[in-house]
Amino acid sequence: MEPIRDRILDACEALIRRHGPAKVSVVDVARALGMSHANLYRHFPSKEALREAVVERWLGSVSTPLAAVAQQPDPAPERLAGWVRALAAAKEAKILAEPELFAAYEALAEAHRGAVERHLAELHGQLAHILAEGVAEGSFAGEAGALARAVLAATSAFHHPHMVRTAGGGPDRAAALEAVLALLLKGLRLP
Amino acid sequence: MEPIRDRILDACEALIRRHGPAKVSVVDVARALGMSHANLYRHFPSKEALREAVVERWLGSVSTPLAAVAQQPDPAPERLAGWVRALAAAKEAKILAEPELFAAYEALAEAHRGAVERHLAELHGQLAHILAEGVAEGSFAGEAGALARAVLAATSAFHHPHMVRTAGGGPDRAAALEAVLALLLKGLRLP
DNA sequence: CAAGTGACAGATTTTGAATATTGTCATTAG
DNA sequence: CTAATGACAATATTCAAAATCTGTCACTTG
Repeated sequence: MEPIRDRILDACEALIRRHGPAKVSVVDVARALGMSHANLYRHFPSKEALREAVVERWLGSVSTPLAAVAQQPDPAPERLAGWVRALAAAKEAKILAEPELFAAYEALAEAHRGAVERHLAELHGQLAHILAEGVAEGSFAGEAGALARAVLAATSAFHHPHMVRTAGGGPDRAAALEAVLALLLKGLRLP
Repeated sequence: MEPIRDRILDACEALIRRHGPAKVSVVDVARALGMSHANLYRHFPSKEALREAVVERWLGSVSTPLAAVAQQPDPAPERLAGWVRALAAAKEAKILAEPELFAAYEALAEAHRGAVERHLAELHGQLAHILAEGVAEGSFAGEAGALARAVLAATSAFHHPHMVRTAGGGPDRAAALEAVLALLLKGLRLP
């Protein structure tokens, strides 16, 4: 039997999937689990905390698979390109497949920056790891942490939730990402 | 006497400034001008068309001054950096001056993708002009149009309304723009 | 005592009838 | 013929009353 906390998150996520984030009340989640809503407050201090936990788990499903990409044995330049492509593809797929959950994430991101900041810090860490190895092996020039921030900023059009959602997919978009990646990879090489 | 079309736009913009875009009706605009609302429909086919015209004029106040920067006699690399800095500074200045008006325009712009597309096309044209001269004088390598799209995408964190508004200014932000610009300028040089 | 509950107060959301708005048109005024 | 208008139908928005929701607590249950 799954821990109660995870079963609550599962039920909440399923309801958000089906009815959209605005229509899901704590009472609904409790009813789906056959318990009183008061009991839910034994496991989460508030509705906001519950929703944030759902979002955090969902963000983890983006950043966790990326960690494997960041550890691959390729040379740093190819690894960096692969990592950015994987990040952009993951966000795009999530948004197209689960617009309701994504709306919940965006709404929470406005109110509570916490989950998002942790997610961004995780992404920055992975990217800095690739860049540090690139600097060590002589492919890149600069300070890995600063370069990671610059690469994240320069590719935000392809992974920032709001940008991905309003842009909508398409082949032009993939081509644009390749063009930006080509510029960045040339810019990262030693002078 | 200003043309009637401009006086209507002025009145509409003033009301949006004072009350926000959601609270401005066609009747309000007509009353501010001392005419019947029916007469407004002689000059604009719909309320949406009127609001789009307001947005378009506002976007023009960003892109028109930039045209001068794009024509300066500097070498292409410095001109490109100056142009991007000017674009980012213009957006940031507008948000600092009147954050709630900026939010109003962002909401309107989301609803009127057409006006935004034209604005982006104008910016793309200016940037492609700089890049084409850079290619001609041997500073840059590639096709100007494609490079312009890549540079716009890679700097969108610093000029896209939503990114500028949610990020909030600060010295870190200026440093981040410089880091991205440095990467891009190195990437644009001949291989 | 660990897990859970019903009842409750205060805040929020829904609902539907009253009001306002959009867009059209026949008509007026010059 | 042009600029403008009042009256109007259809749609959208407000607002207050009713319903629902969030979060707490004293209390049961095993």
